[in-house]
Amino acid sequence: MNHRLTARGKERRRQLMEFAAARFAENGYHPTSVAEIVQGMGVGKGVFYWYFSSKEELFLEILRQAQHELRRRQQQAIGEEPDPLRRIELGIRASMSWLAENRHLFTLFQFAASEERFSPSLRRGQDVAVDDVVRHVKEGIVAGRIRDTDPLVLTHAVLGVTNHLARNFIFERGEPADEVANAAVAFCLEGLSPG
Amino acid sequence: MNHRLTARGKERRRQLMEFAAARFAENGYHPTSVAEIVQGMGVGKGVFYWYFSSKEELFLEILRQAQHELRRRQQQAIGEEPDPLRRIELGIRASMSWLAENRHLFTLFQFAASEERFSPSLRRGQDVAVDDVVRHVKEGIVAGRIRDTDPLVLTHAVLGVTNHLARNFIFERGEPADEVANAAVAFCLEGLSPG
DNA sequence: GGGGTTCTTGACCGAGCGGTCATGAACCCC
DNA sequence: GGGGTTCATGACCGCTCGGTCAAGAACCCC
Repeated sequence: MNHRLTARGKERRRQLMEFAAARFAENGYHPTSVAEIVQGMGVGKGVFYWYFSSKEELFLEILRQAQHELRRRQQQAIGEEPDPLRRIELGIRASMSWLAENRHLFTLFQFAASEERFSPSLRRGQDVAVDDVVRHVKEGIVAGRIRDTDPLVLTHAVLGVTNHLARNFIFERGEPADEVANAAVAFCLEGLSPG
Repeated sequence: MNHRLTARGKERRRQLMEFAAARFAENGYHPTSVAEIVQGMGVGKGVFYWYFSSKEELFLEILRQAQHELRRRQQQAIGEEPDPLRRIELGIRASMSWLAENRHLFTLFQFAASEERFSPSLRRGQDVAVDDVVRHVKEGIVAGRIRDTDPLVLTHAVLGVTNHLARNFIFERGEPADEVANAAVAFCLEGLSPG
């Protein structure tokens, strides 16, 4: 748990997290036992408790890291873009492509949101990403390019569209991420209204 | 399980479902044991297995009924309204107020979506509601009142906005359902764009 | 009030869980 | 090659879980 890890150790830990995340997403967190994880990795049980102090801690770690990666990807995509509306668009596109590549982690987000044990941790991470978007929205409002309403509301609306479309069209229908991203961007900009 | 139930029996069954739904939402489905449910109701374990053949069946039944209620509420709100855009709006408002009164059931929807055992059943119910909205959207497109894009995409975008705003503003911030509904409707109509 | 049906009890079961630990292998630096 | 650290084993523990069942209470209709 609180050990100094060698390069070998860190790699082992990473593999455990990756494998466990896949099992959790496929089978559910509770139905997936520690025994199942270590058997799947072909190691003894002690290995698990060498790297993690509990099953719960492992899950929280997976969550934390996934949120971190997603945010990095967003920031990387946005770069130095000056236009706030375009920043929002780039964020949506980055999220879509990350979600397409990591659908199993999205499932874990969903599970975490449904269990009080994990939802606070999820919230904390998501608030960071929300703040990013809120900043762009505020800028857009000041520039008169975005409707003058509560920026937090607009931000969550954008997130809602992005996540829901990702789930229904990328995950369940296997549509390409960039097409779904196009649709999400269009909806966020204009809603249902024609031109 | 497959018994003829008297009025008394049906009431008992209803109470069990209600109590279990509350516990599932608060504690999670897996962490809530059958023993905990029957103790909370002050009855013996046999009662549970008289009314339900398994914990899983109970959960599916709760899910089914919740989806049924939500849909009924939507259809009731829409009534005979002729304007398709207005029908969509009324649907959003009805969903918001139902969600505000049944946030625990929304939590169960979320959990169900995260576990493969339950998500098919959830999907089936949601597809019905989706079809309703798709019909309104198509009408709106024909009338030239809605952007001419894949109606299914537009529908899911509307659902995404509604659910996400409900969760973040009604559940987590306790804002009044009708105000959140206003925001959702506005976003769905115009998106981010000003006027 | 007899007899069939509906409902209730709670001790009990086998299985599986998360987590521990004594023991030792592998590795690394001197 | 000795000695400290890191990593690995898997039998084992206490416990709780979902589910069963023999027994009987409550209810209902004739």
